[in-house]
Amino acid sequence: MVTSEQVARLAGVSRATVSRALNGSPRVSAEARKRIEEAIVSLGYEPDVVAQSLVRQRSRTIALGLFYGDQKSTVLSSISKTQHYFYLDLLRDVEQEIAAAQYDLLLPSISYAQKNYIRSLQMRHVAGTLAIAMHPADERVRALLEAEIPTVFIDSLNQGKSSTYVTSDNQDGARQATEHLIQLGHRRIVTLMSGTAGRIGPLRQAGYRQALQRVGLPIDEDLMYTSGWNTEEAYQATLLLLQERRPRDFTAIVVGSDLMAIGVLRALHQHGLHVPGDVSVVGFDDVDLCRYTEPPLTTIRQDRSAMVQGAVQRLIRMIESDGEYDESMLAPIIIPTRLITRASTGPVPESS
Amino acid sequence: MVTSEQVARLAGVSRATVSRALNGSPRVSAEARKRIEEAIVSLGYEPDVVAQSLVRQRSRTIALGLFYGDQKSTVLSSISKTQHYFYLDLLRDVEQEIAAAQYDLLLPSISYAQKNYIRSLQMRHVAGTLAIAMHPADERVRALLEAEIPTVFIDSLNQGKSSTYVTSDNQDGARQATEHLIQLGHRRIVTLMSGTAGRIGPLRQAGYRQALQRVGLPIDEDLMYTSGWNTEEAYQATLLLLQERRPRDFTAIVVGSDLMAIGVLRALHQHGLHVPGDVSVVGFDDVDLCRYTEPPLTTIRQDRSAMVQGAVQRLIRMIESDGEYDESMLAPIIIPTRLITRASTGPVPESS
DNA sequence: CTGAAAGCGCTTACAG
DNA sequence: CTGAAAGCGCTTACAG
Repeated sequence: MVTSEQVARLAGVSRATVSRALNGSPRVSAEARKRIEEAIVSLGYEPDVVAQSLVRQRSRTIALGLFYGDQKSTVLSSISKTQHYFYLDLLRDVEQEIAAAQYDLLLPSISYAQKNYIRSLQMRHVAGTLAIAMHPADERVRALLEAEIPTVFIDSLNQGKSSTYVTSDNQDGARQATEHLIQLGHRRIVTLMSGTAGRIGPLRQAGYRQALQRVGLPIDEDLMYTSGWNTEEAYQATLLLLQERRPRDFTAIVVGSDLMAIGVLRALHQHGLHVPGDVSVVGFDDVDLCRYTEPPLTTIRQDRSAMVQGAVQRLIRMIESDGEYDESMLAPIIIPTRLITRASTGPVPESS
Repeated sequence: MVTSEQVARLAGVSRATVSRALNGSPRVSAEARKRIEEAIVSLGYEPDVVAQSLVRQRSRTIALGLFYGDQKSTVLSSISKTQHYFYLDLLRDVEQEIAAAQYDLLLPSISYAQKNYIRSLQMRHVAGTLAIAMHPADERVRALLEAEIPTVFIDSLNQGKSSTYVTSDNQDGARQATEHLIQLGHRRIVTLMSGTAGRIGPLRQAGYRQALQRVGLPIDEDLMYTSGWNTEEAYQATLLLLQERRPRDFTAIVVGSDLMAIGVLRALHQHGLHVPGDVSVVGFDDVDLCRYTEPPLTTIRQDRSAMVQGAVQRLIRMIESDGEYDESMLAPIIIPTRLITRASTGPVPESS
């Protein structure tokens, strides 16, 4: 293996100088710098990042945390179930951004060992953590909120002494979805989303309420259904809804996520209901699958790129500020959402 | 930070002894071991893995490589496009298995820097690499095949001096799909898959041929269509197919992947064709989405867990054998596939 | 601007 | 069975 020692020898300087040149210190003469660079190229030298991490007491590695409630689950295991394709799309951006910033992304094997979670991260000398907490009260989330490790939560509203979050404007998104339906003439609008997990559901419910209130429509709590954030549960919940209510009693559904909407479409379809002829459906997220559902899904787009860019850039600022955070650095980042109109929404049925 | 020094002091031994106890050396007295263990617990000590990596010249980290052809793409960016949900499901298992073996999973930020790819991995002291090569001739794949880093390729047929692969029995899968259709009475069966990329497509085409030959059916090369491995291209290819041929000229399609099949279903649907009334469709992979397509998709299940378990266990054996491979260690692992019958296949239409 | 020296936290022959 | 010492490949005050 080529070490800095060999580079130093070839360039006729000490290892200290090589190190300085490598790290862009101004205290290196032009000639020395030049010789060192040549030596690096001719030897194909690349610094040993492990040694660097040890001496700097910090690696260029960002850990990914994904807390799904199930304490034993690893990061991706929480994510690649059908219901979480949205997060997957998000992870793609995460990796991209982190790579662009020259950090490695680490999926530590200790996600489940909550007790020593923080310590394990420390022993790996991770520079920071990017966390997605789908479950509100995971012990690891708590630990992270109190730890010194710079952390940005994506899509879950957690703030701590070294942590903050980025999220979509969930309330406004649901407001747009609902207003869109109101403009199409709908008055009896069902909403289907999780009423609890992670405070996201309630925010979206609030947006729904807000839209109705704005136009003076009554809020019928009975139209607010709940289910888990996945295709299957949404499917089941819709079957239930269809047992309880006859068509025309409602003409549209605002759904908590696109993948849930797929379950909704399936249930409607099974009952011989047409979308949007009988019932209009709006999703949330704008997963790329939306274009291939039958019919293609009107939805609220979350600007994933903006979320992730915001998260990663903030995280890196936090890391590089060495724990000296000013106010602005711990302020949450809220990303606007917008309506994408496709074929699953239409005018309210005539007869109603 | 708690170091081994402090543990040693508290236990009244030297750091060397602590290290031995930690690493399960037999050359530690029972009493010493006991005192050390107590000290570890009471101090909450955990070894510094970075320091360990440096001195051992090897970390407990496995790098993930995903080579998509596009040289600049990072690991997940290649994977989370719609067409690769299958790989995502696979990654879930990868992380799980690797975590179970107490290794961390690393997505290095250098995937695009092909030149120094190997060197970068070495400088990170990765123990091994798990690679998914969707593109046949990526430079990094070549480099990996010649490097000393233990590597297992998943789903791409590469063998090198320190590398081997695991894959499904692709040919047999396509054979099962085709035979299933033949048993339902189909005679004019279209196949739609990539004829080139990664040798997987051709293997599946071979399975298709094999099934026809077994029952003495003629092979009509004109029925063998090709497209990229994604929903959109499969959709387009099917539109083309429907321009060229009238229904009844073919009554079934064996598709290269489930996500492609979604595009196929959409195109058929758009032309007013019923599945399976007019055309039967079989996918490949058994992504969990299959249950929610309209109609639910008959497909060939790849046993992802078995693939990943095979890959990870082999990789770890390779790592722990320290470069001393016997024959069996570099032998490819082939995993059986099987037909999952759902609603997208049925008897050949009466009138044909 | 530069080098010698100390040190990051561990492991591992070596000697006892 | 145990400890003193060297060493993994870097960085960084310190002194010049």
